[in-house]
Amino acid sequence: MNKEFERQFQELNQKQKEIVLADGGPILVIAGAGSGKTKVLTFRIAYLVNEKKLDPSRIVAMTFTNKAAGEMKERVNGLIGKMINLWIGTFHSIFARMLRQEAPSAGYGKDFSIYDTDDQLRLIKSIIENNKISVDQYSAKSVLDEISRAKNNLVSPDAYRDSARSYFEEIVSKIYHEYVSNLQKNNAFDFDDLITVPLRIFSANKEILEKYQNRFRYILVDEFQDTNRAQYLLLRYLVGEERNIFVVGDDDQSIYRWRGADIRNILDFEKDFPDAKIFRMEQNYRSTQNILAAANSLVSYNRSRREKNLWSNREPGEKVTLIEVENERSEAKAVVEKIKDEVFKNKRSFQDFAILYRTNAQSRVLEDQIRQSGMSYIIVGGLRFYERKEIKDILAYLKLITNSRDDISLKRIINFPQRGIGQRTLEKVQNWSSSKGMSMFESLRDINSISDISQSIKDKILSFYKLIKKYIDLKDTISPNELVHALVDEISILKMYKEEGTIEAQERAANIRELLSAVSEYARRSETPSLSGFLEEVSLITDIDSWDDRANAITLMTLHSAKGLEFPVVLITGLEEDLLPIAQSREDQGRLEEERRLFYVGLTRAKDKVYLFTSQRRSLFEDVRSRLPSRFIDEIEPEVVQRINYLHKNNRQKSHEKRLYDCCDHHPDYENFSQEESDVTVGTWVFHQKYGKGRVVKINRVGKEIKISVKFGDNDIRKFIASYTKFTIL
DNA sequence: GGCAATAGGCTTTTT
DNA sequence: GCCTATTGCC
Repeated sequence: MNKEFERQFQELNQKQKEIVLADGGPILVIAGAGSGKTKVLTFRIAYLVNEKKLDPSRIVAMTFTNKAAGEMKERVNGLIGKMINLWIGTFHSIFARMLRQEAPSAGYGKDFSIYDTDDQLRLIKSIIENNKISVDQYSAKSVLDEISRAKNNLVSPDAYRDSARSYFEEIVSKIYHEYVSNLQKNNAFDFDDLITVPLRIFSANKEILEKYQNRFRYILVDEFQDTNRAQYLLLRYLVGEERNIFVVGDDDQSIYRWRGADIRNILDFEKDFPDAKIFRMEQNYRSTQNILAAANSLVSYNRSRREKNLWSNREPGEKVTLIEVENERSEAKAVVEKIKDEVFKNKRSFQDFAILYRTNAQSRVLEDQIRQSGMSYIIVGGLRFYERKEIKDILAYLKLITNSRDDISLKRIINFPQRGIGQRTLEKVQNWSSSKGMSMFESLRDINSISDISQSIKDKILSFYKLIKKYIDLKDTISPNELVHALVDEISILKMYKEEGTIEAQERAANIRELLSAVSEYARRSETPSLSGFLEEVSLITDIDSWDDRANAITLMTLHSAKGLEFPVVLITGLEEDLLPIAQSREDQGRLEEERRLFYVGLTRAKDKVYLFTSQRRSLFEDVRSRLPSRFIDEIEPEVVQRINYLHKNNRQKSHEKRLYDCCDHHPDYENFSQEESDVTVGTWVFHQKYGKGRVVKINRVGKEIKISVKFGDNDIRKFIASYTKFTIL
C-alpha cells in the first residue's frame, strides 16, 4: 500500500474505513453534514486505484461544482502519489465532454454551442416575435422555466402538447416545439440538453451505450440528493454489468428541488439496486455540540426525512446567538460589530467568516456597511464575470467562429461594435435565410441575392462575413489564445471603450483584458487547447468555482452557494417570515420543508459559532414592510439559543473602531486597507477642480481600484476612480 | 439607423 | 435603486 494513503487511512474512523474498503457493487452512503463524505469519496477512489488496481481512466466521479471536482482531484492525487487521469466533474461538464464525441449520433455537430440562460431567453423572445405568438402577460422567463421543467421531467414537445390544459400551457407548447427545433438548427445545446440528449443517445443507440458502460467501470456520485430524474436515469444507463455505483448524499441537505432535484432518487436507489449496501455516517467532525443541537432540533420538524442521529465529539461550545434588530441597516451594522468583536476578542481572521442570506438582493446593504468598516470581503454570486455584457459579446464572436450555425450569437454581434447593420436589415436576412433553410451566417455570404437592401449595407455585411470567415479558417491553425487576442485587436474593442472614456467603459475594457488572460491561462493549462474547449469551460463555470477561498476576506453568499463549505463563524441574516422561509413557499408543505433544510445547511456550515439575525422591518423596492420573525427560530431548541435585543442600540461606536486599528497586527490586509480609505468616507465634503464642492455618496472597491461617487451642487452624481482624480478634502 | 431619455421590472435559489 | 429594453426623436 502507498505510504501516504496508509498513513492517512489510519486517521479515518471505523465506519469510514469500512465504507472505503467495501466490496464492489451498488453502495449508498447516507452522510450527515460534516461527517467527512468528501473524505470517504476521495479515499474510495484512491483505494480503487491503489489496491484494486483499477485503471483511473475508467473511474468517473460526479460532483456538484467544478471547484469541488478540482479539490477532489487534488486530494486523490495526493493519496495516490502521482497525477492520474480521472474523469471528475459536474454532470454537465462530464456529459458535455461526452457530447463532443457523440453529438453527431443525435443529429448535432461536434462544435455545438452551449446556450446559457441569457441566450435561451433571446431565442425564446425571437420565437415569440417571429411567430407572432401572443404571450399575453406571461414573461419569456416563465416560459423558459416551464420548458426547462418539461425537459428535466423528460416530457417531449409532443407529449407536452397532448397534456396541455391551460392557456399558458398551450402557449408554452407552441414555443417549446419551435425552441427545440431552433436549438437543433443553431447546433446548440442548453444546460438541460447536456443531460437529456446523452440520455436519448443511450436509449437509442446500444453501441454507444456499451462503449461508455465499458469505459466507466466505476461510478461515484457526490451530493446525490440533489440529482434530478434525468441525471438518475443517466446513471442507471451507465452502470454496467458489474454495477459498480457508489453514491453519497444527505436527504436533509436537499435544497435544489425547485431545479428538479428529486428526493425519490435516494428511495429508488434501494428499489433499483435491492442488493445495495447502505452505510450511514452520523458522526459530525465539524461543529460544536450546541450548533449541532440547534441544527438537529430544527430539522426534526421536517416530516419527510430519514431519521438520523447526528452527533459530535466536540465541546459544547458557545450558544447560538440570535440578534433582533430594527431594520436591514441595523442588521448590517450588527453583523459588522459581531465580526469585529470576534476578530478582536478571539483573534480571528476575515476568512473565518461567512455571511449567508436567502436572496442575492440582501447583499447590498451588508456590502455597504462592511465596506465602510474597512474590512475586506468577497461576494460570491450576483452578476457573474462571464455574464457581463462585454464578455458575452466577445464570447458570441467565439461561438460563431466555432459554430457558424449559431444564429443567436450572430445576431448579438453583427452590429457590435456598431457597423450600421440595424434591426430591419437583420429581419430581412433572417426571413431570407429561414426561407432557404440556411443559417444566417451562410446567407450573409450570398447577401447580394437578397433584394431590398442597399448596396452600402450589403458591403458592410460582406465585410463582417469576411471577418468571421477569416477566423473560421484560422481556428485550426493557430492556438485559441492567439486567435482571441488577434480578434479582440482587430475589432478594436478596447480602443472603443478607451475612447468612450467613462468609468463603465474602463471597467468593460478591464474585464475584456481579464478574459484575454483567462484564455492564456486556459491555453497554458490544457493539454489539447481548443476554442470549443475554452467555451465549454467558460459556459459551465459557476460562482463558487471562481471563489478564492484563500484570500483573507469575509465571504458573502447565498445559503444555496454555501452548500459543501465550512467556516469557523457563520452569520445568517434575514430570519424573517416571507424571506426565510421565502414567501412563495408558504402554502406548500414540501417547499416549506425545503426552506427549513436550507436553514439547516446554513447552520451546519459553522464550526465554532453561529449568529442569527432577524429584523422587524425590511425594505423591498423602496417600500418598507414590517416583518415577523421566522417560524424556524422557535424550532431551535431554546436551551442552545442566546437572545440579544439590538432594537434601541446606537451603533455608532467610534471608540470601538479606534481600538480595532491597534489590535490587528495579524491582519496586514486589514491594516493597509483601512489606512488607504480612512481619509475619505461616505459623507465627506470634497472640492473638485472642475465641478466644485460636492459630497461623497458612495465608495466602491473594484479590484485594485476604488471608485467614489460624488454629488455636486447641481445634484449630479459623478463617478471617479480615486487614484486618478485630485480632490481637496474639506 | 443611432442615440438619449424613459419606462418597467426586478428579487428565490443555479447547472 | 439598478439594469435593461423600448421608445421617440434626430
